[in-house]
Amino acid sequence: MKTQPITGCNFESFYKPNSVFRHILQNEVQQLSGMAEPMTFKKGSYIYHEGSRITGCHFIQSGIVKIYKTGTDGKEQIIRFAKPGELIGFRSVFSNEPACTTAQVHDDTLTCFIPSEIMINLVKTNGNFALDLVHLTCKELGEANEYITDIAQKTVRERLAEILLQLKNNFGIDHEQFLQINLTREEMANLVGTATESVIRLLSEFKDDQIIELQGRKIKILNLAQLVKTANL
Amino acid sequence: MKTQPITGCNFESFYKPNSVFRHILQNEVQQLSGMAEPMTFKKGSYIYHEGSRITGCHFIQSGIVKIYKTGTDGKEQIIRFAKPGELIGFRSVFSNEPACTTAQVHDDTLTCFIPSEIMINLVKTNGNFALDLVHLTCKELGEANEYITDIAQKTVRERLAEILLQLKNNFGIDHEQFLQINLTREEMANLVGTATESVIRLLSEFKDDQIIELQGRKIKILNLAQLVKTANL
DNA sequence: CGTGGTCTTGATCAGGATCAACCCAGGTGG
DNA sequence: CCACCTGGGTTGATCCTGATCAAGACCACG
Repeated sequence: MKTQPITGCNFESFYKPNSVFRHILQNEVQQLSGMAEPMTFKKGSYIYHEGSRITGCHFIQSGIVKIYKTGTDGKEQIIRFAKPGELIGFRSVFSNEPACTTAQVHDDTLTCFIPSEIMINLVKTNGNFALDLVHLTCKELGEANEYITDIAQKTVRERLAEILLQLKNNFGIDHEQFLQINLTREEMANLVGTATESVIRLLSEFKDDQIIELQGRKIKILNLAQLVKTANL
Repeated sequence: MKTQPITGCNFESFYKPNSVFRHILQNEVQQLSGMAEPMTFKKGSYIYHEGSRITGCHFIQSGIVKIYKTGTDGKEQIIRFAKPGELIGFRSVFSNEPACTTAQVHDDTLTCFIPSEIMINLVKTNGNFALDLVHLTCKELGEANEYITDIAQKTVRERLAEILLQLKNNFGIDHEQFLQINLTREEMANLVGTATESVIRLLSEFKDDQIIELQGRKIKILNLAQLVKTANL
């Protein structure tokens, strides 16, 4: 006789204020608890690969996941870093296409895996959930359009400043005021859409201008106003 | 006593194979016909402006609409050209934010205007429609991510070639093989994300290389294979 | 210790942006 | 009817941002 797994998914996180799943009903959770399953991933491992068919979404419980595309020359373009409470992989599930991005674990991650059929069924039968999901995709679409404009029109300097602000907003700062997320210079470059050397040079310029402080990969924002001005929003 | 407008929206177009509205039910059309209204727009006029609140979506019946964002320095970044059968404005309706783009009429346009409440209600009550809408937004999201990668990593030459291919696929060619849509050089530049002069120079290079033929604004693709190669997909 | 990954700095190069003229066609109004 | 204007389109010259190449420095770790 098969025993229950000791821990299933933690459904409490589904009901947090900004969660896409906040309007899920009790009976739907029942259904979910039978089909959804917790999965753990080590830093550096892959949750899914660009071009592969995927069978469901992952709702991130803890950790950070890097979502990126690989350009024709093999260079990675980071689309975003996803954090707990965010849903990844849904784009491919609903557009019914192979994954258009790769999801790689940046910090050890725990997800709740939800099979495609469940997701699709939820959209069909729970209007409020459908609305929340449309809301989410539309918001991401707006951000993507914003980024297209930025990358097409702004200088690398402006974009780097903007990214630093975003990282602060999305991942917060620790007790010493350092950004919680730390990226390699190369990752910063792949997020900004520039060369590693350019990021290094600009970061040290920012440091010289007393806008930021650097301690290895850790970054502290010293002069927020100046950084905002540099970002030219 | 108020008379019926002579022509309401043409709902036949709602049921075409790739329409988001293809799963709308009979009774919902009844409801729609009371609330949706046909609107005509002249070339150059605006359907909505970036930053303004909008009260519904437009389902394009005929014409072409330019969707663009304005960068901090006032330069327009064209996101896409929308054609008959496409829905515009839904992003703002569902994300519940002001419009993040401007929609300007490129060729005289007829739309069917659908108020936000109707759209939201449809998502809530018609699961298949909700699914189609999510499908649509996810597809656009994938395209946006694709474009971010392109613009960050490819040369202007490659992007211009790619845009020409897209324009051919999306708007087709006329009996003389010219692209159906014709844009000013500046619009091409704002679509590719480069300067007008660069577009002009590259187009004449393409012409010298026998890849395309130019007749004013009209463009004919002579060597598709070479253009695909140039796009480096 | 050696070795591989990351970070840094300097030198050089090139893709494109910008600036400046000029052409051309199609209005418009005196 | 013509002078003028305006909005594209084109071409050439120049400049500059940022990519690329090359060489070390600085770890962290087996």
